[in-house]
Amino acid sequence: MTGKNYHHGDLKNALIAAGIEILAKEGVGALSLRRVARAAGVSHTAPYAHFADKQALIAAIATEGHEKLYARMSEIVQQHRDDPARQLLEAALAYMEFAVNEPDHFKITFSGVIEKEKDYPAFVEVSHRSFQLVVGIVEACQQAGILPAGPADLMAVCVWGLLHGLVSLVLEGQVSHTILDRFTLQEMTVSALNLVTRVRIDPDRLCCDDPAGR
Amino acid sequence: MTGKNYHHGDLKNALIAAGIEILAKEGVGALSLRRVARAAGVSHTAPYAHFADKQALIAAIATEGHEKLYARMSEIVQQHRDDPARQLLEAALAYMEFAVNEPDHFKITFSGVIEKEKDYPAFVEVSHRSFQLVVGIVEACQQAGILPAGPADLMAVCVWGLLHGLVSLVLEGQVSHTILDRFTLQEMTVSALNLVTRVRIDPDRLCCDDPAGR
DNA sequence: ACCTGAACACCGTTCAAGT
DNA sequence: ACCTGAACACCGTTCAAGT
Repeated sequence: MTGKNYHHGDLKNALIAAGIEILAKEGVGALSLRRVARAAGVSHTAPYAHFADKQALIAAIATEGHEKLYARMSEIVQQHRDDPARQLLEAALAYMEFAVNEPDHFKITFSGVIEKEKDYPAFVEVSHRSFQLVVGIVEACQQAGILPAGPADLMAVCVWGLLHGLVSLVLEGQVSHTILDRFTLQEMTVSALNLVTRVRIDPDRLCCDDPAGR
Repeated sequence: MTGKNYHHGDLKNALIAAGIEILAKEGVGALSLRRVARAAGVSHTAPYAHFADKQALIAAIATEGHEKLYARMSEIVQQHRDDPARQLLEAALAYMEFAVNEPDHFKITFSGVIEKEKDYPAFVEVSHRSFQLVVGIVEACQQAGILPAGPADLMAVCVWGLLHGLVSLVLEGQVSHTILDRFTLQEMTVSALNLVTRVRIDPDRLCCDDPAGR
């Protein structure tokens, strides 16, 4: 019915999907407006009917990435209703999985929308929503004595930063192979969370750390 | 004497310097081989006499960034010979300062050299040297009971990741202004290190954390 | 509203040629 | 060895025009 043209208002989403696919198949270096238009079967100026410029398409792709992560994380919070340590671990692993499975989409999601001049309200909205979810997990962990007391939002930024930096260094090839060969990303994640929490997190079992232990 | 041409073997360094200056003044988006050549006063093909391609120039700029950071950090280690907590804090702040003062050079340094095919031995060498310095600080902190026991290299990656992620999120505009207005980057850094260490780090004074404290 | 084609100023890279 | 100029295939973006 629709054939090869998009006179139905779905070109916008088709362009976003094409962009994400290009990121997956050819990487961030291959993401151009012209390339995306070609993949969607329209002329190279057609995207300008739906996006002000390349930045705007990138913002839409980044928004999609944030949305995906939010969906996954809120699912996790639901599943482990009164087990904040497990929420923290699972959410962390979900973050890492996104990064490892779709590295270029992940990169664009967290470092593609900077140009301070422009606002992308949809992006800012999901981004805030996601962050509040993390703040909620942190607060629950604080109440359970798993994380130390203190401003929950500041602590959430630190925990998020910890995971973000860890996986970014791995994706960017900054972590040497003598380390990558000995430890999986999951082991690094658990180790990082163990640095931060007062409870030794173990994927299967959670046991209290000796409070006087050295 | 030298005039406007570089028949003296210093065009290579002139190009690197020009690139760093462009990063500082116009940002990573303005860094092109042609632009760098123009800034150095040579034709747009001259750089190919010294760099195989754009990636190679970026690698050289990244190497320069790593070198700078290494110099600063080893200075810090010298200055605080038997105060590992202070070494950790000062090195962390030096990392953050580099990121904040030269954000685009920082970004290129840690995310510009990925293409797996090619090797940039000079980059790998400084990168390793820098990392070993951090491992040394971590080991000293472990012996002083400031960081928990465990593989020092793994822990170094986690601490490095913590700082890297924190400052990256801030640089990329991912941390909301409701947080940035209340906390400085230095406060976030100290807070992050406090999450990780067993000693409360204070820029001026260092006092032991109550080992039984909750 | 939604899309096209020509046009412009920019890229990275190659190549034959000049000193 | 070191540099130049023309050339090619790609960009992002604009604009007049078509339905």
